Amino acid sequence: MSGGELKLVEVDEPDDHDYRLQEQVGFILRKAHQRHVSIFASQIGDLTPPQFAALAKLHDVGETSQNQLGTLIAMDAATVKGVIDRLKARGLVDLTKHEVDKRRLLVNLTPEGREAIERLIPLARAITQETLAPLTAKEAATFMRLLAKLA
Amino acid sequence: MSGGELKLVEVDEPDDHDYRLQEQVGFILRKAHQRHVSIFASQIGDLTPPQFAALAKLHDVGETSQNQLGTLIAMDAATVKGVIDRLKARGLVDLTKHEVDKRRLLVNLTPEGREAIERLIPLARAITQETLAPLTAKEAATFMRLLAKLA
DNA sequence: TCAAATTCATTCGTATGCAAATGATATCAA
DNA sequence: TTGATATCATTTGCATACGAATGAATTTGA
Repeated sequence: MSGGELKLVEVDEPDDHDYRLQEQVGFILRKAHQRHVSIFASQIGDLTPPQFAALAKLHDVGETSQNQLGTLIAMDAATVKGVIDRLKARGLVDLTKHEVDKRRLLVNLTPEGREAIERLIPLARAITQETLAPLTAKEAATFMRLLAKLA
Repeated sequence: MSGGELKLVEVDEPDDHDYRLQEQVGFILRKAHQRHVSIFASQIGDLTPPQFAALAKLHDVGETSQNQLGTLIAMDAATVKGVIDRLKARGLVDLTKHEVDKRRLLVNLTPEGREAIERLIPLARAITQETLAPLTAKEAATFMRLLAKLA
Protein backbone atom coordinates (compact mmCIF):
# COMPACT_ATOMS: atom_id res chain seq x y z
CA MET A 1 0.00 0.00 0.00
CA SER A 2 1.32 3.42 -0.88
CA GLY A 3 -1.36 4.79 1.50
CA GLY A 4 -2.58 8.27 2.06
CA GLU A 5 -3.85 9.42 -1.36
CA LEU A 6 -7.40 10.63 -1.74
CA LYS A 7 -9.45 10.11 -4.85
CA LEU A 8 -12.30 12.15 -6.22
CA VAL A 9 -15.16 9.89 -7.29
CA GLU A 10 -18.63 10.63 -8.55
CA VAL A 11 -20.73 8.99 -5.90
CA ASP A 12 -24.11 9.99 -7.27
CA GLU A 13 -23.42 9.09 -10.87
CA PRO A 14 -24.70 5.51 -11.03
CA ASP A 15 -22.58 3.12 -13.03
CA ASP A 16 -23.89 0.27 -15.16
CA HIS A 17 -23.83 -2.19 -12.31
CA ASP A 18 -26.51 -0.15 -10.59
CA TYR A 19 -29.05 -0.78 -13.32
CA ARG A 20 -31.58 -3.25 -12.01
CA LEU A 21 -33.95 -4.42 -14.71
CA GLN A 22 -36.37 -5.87 -12.17
CA GLU A 23 -36.92 -2.42 -10.68
CA GLN A 24 -37.61 -0.55 -13.91
CA VAL A 25 -41.15 0.62 -14.43
CA GLY A 26 -41.31 -0.77 -17.96
CA PHE A 27 -40.32 -4.24 -16.92
CA ILE A 28 -42.78 -4.39 -14.03
CA LEU A 29 -45.51 -2.87 -16.16
CA ARG A 30 -44.99 -5.64 -18.68
CA LYS A 31 -45.21 -8.28 -15.93
CA ALA A 32 -48.33 -6.74 -14.39
CA HIS A 33 -49.95 -6.70 -17.81
CA GLN A 34 -48.99 -10.34 -18.34
CA ARG A 35 -50.55 -11.28 -15.03
CA HIS A 36 -53.77 -9.49 -15.90
CA VAL A 37 -54.01 -11.18 -19.29
CA SER A 38 -53.52 -14.51 -17.57
CA ILE A 39 -56.29 -13.78 -15.06
CA PHE A 40 -58.51 -12.68 -17.94
CA ALA A 41 -57.88 -15.92 -19.81
CA SER A 42 -58.71 -17.97 -16.73
CA GLN A 43 -62.11 -16.29 -16.40
CA ILE A 44 -62.95 -15.67 -20.06
CA GLY A 45 -61.30 -18.34 -22.10
CA ASP A 46 -62.88 -17.84 -25.47
CA LEU A 47 -62.29 -14.11 -25.90
CA THR A 48 -59.10 -12.04 -25.63
CA PRO A 49 -58.95 -8.73 -23.75
CA PRO A 50 -58.83 -6.72 -27.01
CA GLN A 51 -61.81 -8.63 -28.39
CA PHE A 52 -63.70 -8.05 -25.17
CA ALA A 53 -62.79 -4.36 -25.26
CA ALA A 54 -64.19 -4.04 -28.78
CA LEU A 55 -67.48 -5.70 -27.82
CA ALA A 56 -67.79 -3.72 -24.58
CA LYS A 57 -67.21 -0.43 -26.37
CA LEU A 58 -69.69 -1.28 -29.12
CA HIS A 59 -72.22 -2.14 -26.43
CA ASP A 60 -71.52 1.21 -24.86
CA VAL A 61 -71.62 3.51 -27.88
CA GLY A 62 -73.49 1.54 -30.52
CA GLU A 63 -72.61 1.63 -34.20
CA THR A 64 -69.27 3.23 -35.09
CA SER A 65 -66.72 3.09 -37.85
CA GLN A 66 -63.87 0.65 -37.50
CA ASN A 67 -61.32 3.44 -37.16
CA GLN A 68 -63.38 5.32 -34.59
CA LEU A 69 -63.74 2.15 -32.56
CA GLY A 70 -59.99 1.75 -32.71
CA THR A 71 -59.51 5.21 -31.29
CA LEU A 72 -61.96 4.48 -28.47
CA ILE A 73 -60.16 1.31 -27.41
CA ALA A 74 -56.62 2.51 -28.11
CA MET A 75 -55.78 0.32 -31.10
CA ASP A 76 -54.24 1.41 -34.36
CA ALA A 77 -56.01 0.76 -37.64
CA ALA A 78 -54.12 -2.40 -38.51
CA THR A 79 -54.69 -3.98 -35.11
CA VAL A 80 -58.38 -3.15 -34.87
CA LYS A 81 -58.95 -4.63 -38.30
CA GLY A 82 -57.63 -7.98 -37.16
CA VAL A 83 -59.70 -7.92 -33.98
CA ILE A 84 -62.90 -7.00 -35.83
CA ASP A 85 -62.28 -9.58 -38.55
CA ARG A 86 -62.09 -12.32 -35.95
CA LEU A 87 -65.21 -11.11 -34.15
CA LYS A 88 -67.01 -11.04 -37.48
CA ALA A 89 -65.86 -14.55 -38.31
CA ARG A 90 -67.50 -15.66 -35.05
CA GLY A 91 -70.71 -13.80 -35.78
CA LEU A 92 -70.39 -11.37 -32.86
CA VAL A 93 -70.29 -8.23 -35.01
CA ASP A 94 -71.36 -7.36 -38.51
CA LEU A 95 -69.97 -4.83 -40.94
CA THR A 96 -71.79 -2.54 -43.32
CA LYS A 97 -70.60 0.21 -45.62
CA HIS A 98 -71.42 3.77 -44.68
CA GLU A 99 -74.05 5.03 -47.14
CA VAL A 100 -72.75 8.57 -47.38
CA ASP A 101 -69.02 8.31 -46.68
CA LYS A 102 -67.92 5.35 -48.71
CA ARG A 103 -64.56 5.15 -46.96
CA ARG A 104 -66.12 4.12 -43.68
CA LEU A 105 -66.87 0.62 -42.47
CA LEU A 106 -69.59 0.55 -39.83
CA VAL A 107 -69.34 -2.01 -37.06
CA ASN A 108 -72.35 -3.28 -35.14
CA LEU A 109 -73.00 -5.87 -32.46
CA THR A 110 -75.05 -8.81 -33.69
CA PRO A 111 -77.72 -10.20 -31.30
CA GLU A 112 -75.18 -12.94 -30.46
CA GLY A 113 -72.56 -10.30 -29.79
CA ARG A 114 -74.92 -8.41 -27.52
CA GLU A 115 -75.82 -11.56 -25.65
CA ALA A 116 -72.15 -12.42 -25.25
CA ILE A 117 -71.01 -9.06 -23.92
CA GLU A 118 -73.92 -8.81 -21.47
CA ARG A 119 -73.13 -12.28 -20.20
CA LEU A 120 -69.42 -11.51 -19.85
CA ILE A 121 -69.56 -8.13 -18.12
CA PRO A 122 -70.05 -9.68 -14.66
CA LEU A 123 -67.02 -11.87 -15.29
CA ALA A 124 -65.06 -8.79 -16.31
CA ARG A 125 -65.89 -7.20 -12.99
CA ALA A 126 -64.49 -10.28 -11.26
CA ILE A 127 -61.33 -10.05 -13.39
CA THR A 128 -60.78 -6.46 -12.30
CA GLN A 129 -61.26 -7.48 -8.68
CA GLU A 130 -58.88 -10.41 -8.92
CA THR A 131 -56.25 -8.31 -10.66
CA LEU A 132 -56.37 -5.76 -7.84
CA ALA A 133 -56.65 -8.38 -5.11
CA PRO A 134 -53.04 -7.99 -3.88
CA LEU A 135 -53.90 -4.42 -2.86
CA THR A 136 -56.14 -3.13 -0.09
CA ALA A 137 -59.13 -1.06 -1.18
CA LYS A 138 -57.29 2.13 -0.35
CA GLU A 139 -54.14 1.03 -2.15
CA ALA A 140 -56.18 0.02 -5.17
CA ALA A 141 -57.79 3.45 -5.34
CA THR A 142 -54.40 5.13 -5.12
CA PHE A 143 -52.95 2.80 -7.70
CA MET A 144 -55.76 3.42 -10.18
CA ARG A 145 -55.39 7.17 -9.78
CA LEU A 146 -51.65 7.08 -10.44
CA LEU A 147 -51.90 4.50 -13.22
CA ALA A 148 -54.42 6.71 -15.01
CA LYS A 149 -51.95 9.58 -14.88
CA LEU A 150 -49.35 7.40 -16.59
CA ALA A 151 -51.60 6.03 -19.34
CA MET B 1 -101.15 5.60 -14.29
CA SER B 2 -102.39 2.89 -12.01
CA GLY B 3 -100.34 4.57 -9.25
CA GLY B 4 -99.36 3.42 -5.84
CA GLU B 5 -97.46 0.17 -6.41
CA LEU B 6 -93.99 -0.25 -4.99
CA LYS B 7 -91.27 -2.23 -6.66
CA LEU B 8 -88.32 -4.02 -5.12
CA VAL B 9 -85.13 -3.28 -7.04
CA GLU B 10 -81.54 -4.24 -6.43
CA VAL B 11 -79.91 -0.84 -6.09
CA ASP B 12 -76.41 -2.06 -5.36
CA GLU B 13 -76.26 -4.70 -8.04
CA PRO B 14 -74.65 -2.77 -10.91
CA ASP B 15 -76.20 -3.36 -14.29
CA ASP B 16 -74.33 -3.60 -17.56
CA HIS B 17 -74.56 0.11 -18.23
CA ASP B 18 -72.32 0.71 -15.24
CA TYR B 19 -69.41 -1.10 -16.81
CA ARG B 20 -66.88 1.47 -17.95
CA LEU B 21 -64.08 -0.07 -19.94
CA GLN B 22 -61.91 3.04 -19.60
CA GLU B 23 -61.84 2.62 -15.83
CA GLN B 24 -60.87 -1.03 -15.72
CA VAL B 25 -57.38 -1.80 -14.51
CA GLY B 26 -56.64 -4.11 -17.43
CA PHE B 27 -57.50 -1.53 -20.02
CA ILE B 28 -55.44 1.21 -18.39
CA LEU B 29 -52.56 -1.18 -17.77
CA ARG B 30 -52.53 -1.96 -21.47
CA LYS B 31 -52.47 1.73 -22.34
CA ALA B 32 -49.72 2.52 -19.82
CA HIS B 33 -47.67 -0.30 -21.28
CA GLN B 34 -48.25 1.01 -24.80
CA ARG B 35 -47.07 4.45 -23.74
CA HIS B 36 -43.94 3.04 -22.20
CA VAL B 37 -43.08 1.01 -25.30
CA SER B 38 -43.55 4.14 -27.37
CA ILE B 39 -41.21 6.14 -25.12
CA PHE B 40 -38.71 3.30 -25.30
CA ALA B 41 -38.82 3.29 -29.10
CA SER B 42 -38.27 7.03 -29.21
CA GLN B 43 -35.08 6.72 -27.14
CA ILE B 44 -33.79 3.34 -28.31
CA GLY B 45 -34.92 2.82 -31.84
CA ASP B 46 -32.94 -0.20 -32.86
CA LEU B 47 -33.76 -2.52 -29.96
CA THR B 48 -37.12 -3.56 -28.48
CA PRO B 49 -37.79 -3.67 -24.72
CA PRO B 50 -37.62 -7.49 -24.64
CA GLN B 51 -34.34 -7.48 -26.56
CA PHE B 52 -32.96 -4.86 -24.20
CA ALA B 53 -34.14 -6.88 -21.21
CA ALA B 54 -32.31 -9.96 -22.48
CA LEU B 55 -29.05 -8.06 -22.98
CA ALA B 56 -29.34 -6.25 -19.64
CA LYS B 57 -29.92 -9.48 -17.78
CA LEU B 58 -27.05 -11.23 -19.53
CA HIS B 59 -24.85 -8.28 -18.59
CA ASP B 60 -26.02 -8.71 -15.02
CA VAL B 61 -25.71 -12.46 -14.54
CA GLY B 62 -23.34 -13.56 -17.29
CA GLU B 63 -23.71 -16.83 -19.15
CA THR B 64 -27.02 -18.66 -18.68
CA SER B 65 -29.14 -21.16 -20.51
CA GLN B 66 -31.81 -19.84 -22.83
CA ASN B 67 -34.60 -21.16 -20.61
CA GLN B 68 -33.06 -19.75 -17.45
CA LEU B 69 -32.73 -16.37 -19.12
CA GLY B 70 -36.40 -16.58 -20.06
CA THR B 71 -37.32 -17.17 -16.43
CA LEU B 72 -35.23 -14.18 -15.33
CA ILE B 73 -36.91 -11.81 -17.78
CA ALA B 74 -40.42 -13.30 -17.60
CA MET B 75 -40.65 -14.81 -21.06
CA ASP B 76 -41.81 -18.28 -21.94
CA ALA B 77 -39.55 -20.61 -23.89
CA ALA B 78 -41.08 -19.90 -27.28
CA THR B 79 -40.84 -16.15 -26.87
CA VAL B 80 -37.30 -16.09 -25.56
CA LYS B 81 -36.14 -18.24 -28.43
CA GLY B 82 -37.34 -15.66 -30.93
CA VAL B 83 -35.71 -12.80 -29.03
CA ILE B 84 -32.38 -14.61 -28.71
CA ASP B 85 -32.42 -15.70 -32.35
CA ARG B 86 -32.75 -12.08 -33.44
CA LEU B 87 -30.00 -10.92 -31.08
CA LYS B 88 -27.77 -13.67 -32.40
CA ALA B 89 -28.50 -12.68 -35.99
CA ARG B 90 -27.25 -9.21 -35.10
CA GLY B 91 -24.12 -10.50 -33.43
CA LEU B 92 -25.04 -9.27 -29.94
CA VAL B 93 -25.10 -12.71 -28.32
CA ASP B 94 -23.64 -16.08 -29.17
CA LEU B 95 -24.89 -19.55 -28.39
CA THR B 96 -22.95 -22.62 -27.33
CA LYS B 97 -24.01 -26.08 -26.27
CA HIS B 98 -23.60 -26.99 -22.63
CA GLU B 99 -20.81 -29.52 -22.36
CA VAL B 100 -22.33 -31.59 -19.60
CA ASP B 101 -26.09 -31.17 -19.97
CA LYS B 102 -26.66 -31.55 -23.68
CA ARG B 103 -30.18 -30.19 -23.48
CA ARG B 104 -29.03 -26.71 -22.57
CA LEU B 105 -28.18 -23.87 -24.90
CA LEU B 106 -25.85 -21.35 -23.28
CA VAL B 107 -26.26 -17.69 -24.13
CA ASN B 108 -23.43 -15.15 -23.85
CA LEU B 109 -22.95 -11.52 -24.67
CA THR B 110 -20.51 -10.91 -27.50
CA PRO B 111 -18.12 -7.95 -27.14
CA GLU B 112 -20.51 -6.05 -29.43
CA GLY B 113 -23.42 -7.00 -27.19
CA ARG B 114 -21.55 -5.83 -24.12
CA GLU B 115 -20.65 -2.56 -25.78
CA ALA B 116 -24.27 -2.07 -26.82
CA ILE B 117 -25.83 -2.70 -23.45
CA GLU B 118 -23.32 -0.52 -21.62
CA ARG B 119 -23.98 2.26 -24.07
CA LEU B 120 -27.76 1.89 -23.75
CA ILE B 121 -28.14 1.68 -19.97
CA PRO B 122 -28.00 5.47 -19.52
CA LEU B 123 -30.74 5.80 -22.13
CA ALA B 124 -32.79 3.21 -20.27
CA ARG B 125 -32.55 5.33 -17.13
CA ALA B 126 -33.91 8.26 -19.12
CA ILE B 127 -36.76 6.07 -20.41
CA THR B 128 -37.74 5.13 -16.87
CA GLN B 129 -37.67 8.79 -15.89
CA GLU B 130 -39.75 9.90 -18.83
CA THR B 131 -42.29 7.13 -18.25
CA LEU B 132 -42.76 8.27 -14.66
CA ALA B 133 -42.63 11.97 -15.51
CA PRO B 134 -46.40 12.54 -15.06
CA LEU B 135 -45.96 11.67 -11.36
CA THR B 136 -44.24 13.55 -8.59
CA ALA B 137 -41.29 11.80 -6.94
CA LYS B 138 -43.47 10.77 -4.05
CA GLU B 139 -46.25 9.52 -6.31
CA ALA B 140 -43.75 7.61 -8.40
CA ALA B 141 -42.39 5.85 -5.32
CA THR B 142 -45.92 4.92 -4.21
CA PHE B 143 -46.80 3.76 -7.71
CA MET B 144 -43.75 1.55 -8.00
CA ARG B 145 -44.45 -0.03 -4.64
CA LEU B 146 -48.05 -0.85 -5.56
CA LEU B 147 -47.23 -1.92 -9.11
CA ALA B 148 -44.66 -4.36 -7.77
CA LYS B 149 -47.34 -5.90 -5.57
CA LEU B 150 -49.50 -6.47 -8.64
CA ALA B 151 -46.81 -7.96 -10.86
C1' DT C 1 -31.40 -50.16 -12.42
C1' DC C 2 -34.77 -48.77 -15.21
C1' DA C 3 -39.29 -46.92 -16.06
C1' DA C 4 -41.67 -42.62 -15.05
C1' DA C 5 -41.45 -37.94 -14.53
C1' DT C 6 -39.11 -33.66 -15.43
C1' DT C 7 -36.48 -30.35 -17.90
C1' DC C 8 -34.74 -27.94 -22.06
C1' DA C 9 -35.42 -26.54 -26.49
C1' DT C 10 -37.98 -26.36 -30.80
C1' DT C 11 -41.95 -25.92 -33.79
C1' DC C 12 -46.66 -24.72 -35.05
C1' DG C 13 -50.69 -22.05 -34.78
C1' DT C 14 -53.10 -18.02 -33.34
C1' DA C 15 -53.46 -13.23 -31.72
C1' DT C 16 -52.00 -8.72 -30.67
C1' DG C 17 -49.22 -4.42 -31.91
C1' DC C 18 -47.11 -1.07 -34.80
C1' DA C 19 -44.60 1.21 -38.91
C1' DA C 20 -44.89 2.07 -43.58
C1' DA C 21 -46.88 1.94 -48.05
C1' DT C 22 -51.05 2.03 -50.89
C1' DG C 23 -55.60 3.08 -52.73
C1' DA C 24 -60.07 5.08 -52.38
C1' DT C 25 -62.73 8.78 -50.90
C1' DA C 26 -63.67 13.23 -48.82
C1' DT C 27 -62.53 17.91 -47.48
C1' DC C 28 -60.18 22.21 -47.87
C1' DA C 29 -58.38 26.24 -50.02
C1' DA C 30 -56.65 29.08 -53.51
C1' DT D 1 -63.45 24.15 -59.62
C1' DT D 2 -59.60 21.73 -58.84
C1' DG D 3 -55.32 20.63 -56.81
C1' DA D 4 -53.37 19.73 -52.27
C1' DT D 5 -54.49 17.53 -47.85
C1' DA D 6 -56.55 14.67 -44.90
C1' DT D 7 -59.08 10.58 -43.58
C1' DC D 8 -60.45 5.61 -43.71
C1' DA D 9 -59.28 1.16 -44.60
C1' DT D 10 -56.19 -2.43 -46.20
C1' DT D 11 -51.92 -4.90 -46.77
C1' DT D 12 -47.20 -6.28 -45.75
C1' DG D 13 -43.49 -7.11 -42.73
C1' DC D 14 -41.62 -7.66 -38.35
C1' DA D 15 -41.72 -8.57 -33.29
C1' DT D 16 -43.71 -10.13 -29.08
C1' DA D 17 -46.66 -13.59 -26.51
C1' DC D 18 -48.46 -17.94 -25.28
C1' DG D 19 -50.71 -22.74 -25.58
C1' DA D 20 -49.89 -27.19 -27.18
C1' DA D 21 -47.33 -30.82 -29.16
C1' DT D 22 -42.86 -33.02 -29.88
C1' DG D 23 -38.25 -34.89 -29.20
C1' DA D 24 -33.99 -35.26 -26.75
C1' DA D 25 -31.63 -35.52 -22.48
C1' DT D 26 -31.60 -35.78 -17.53
C1' DT D 27 -33.26 -36.84 -12.96
C1' DT D 28 -36.03 -39.36 -9.77
C1' DG D 29 -37.84 -43.04 -7.26
C1' DA D 30 -39.61 -47.58 -6.52
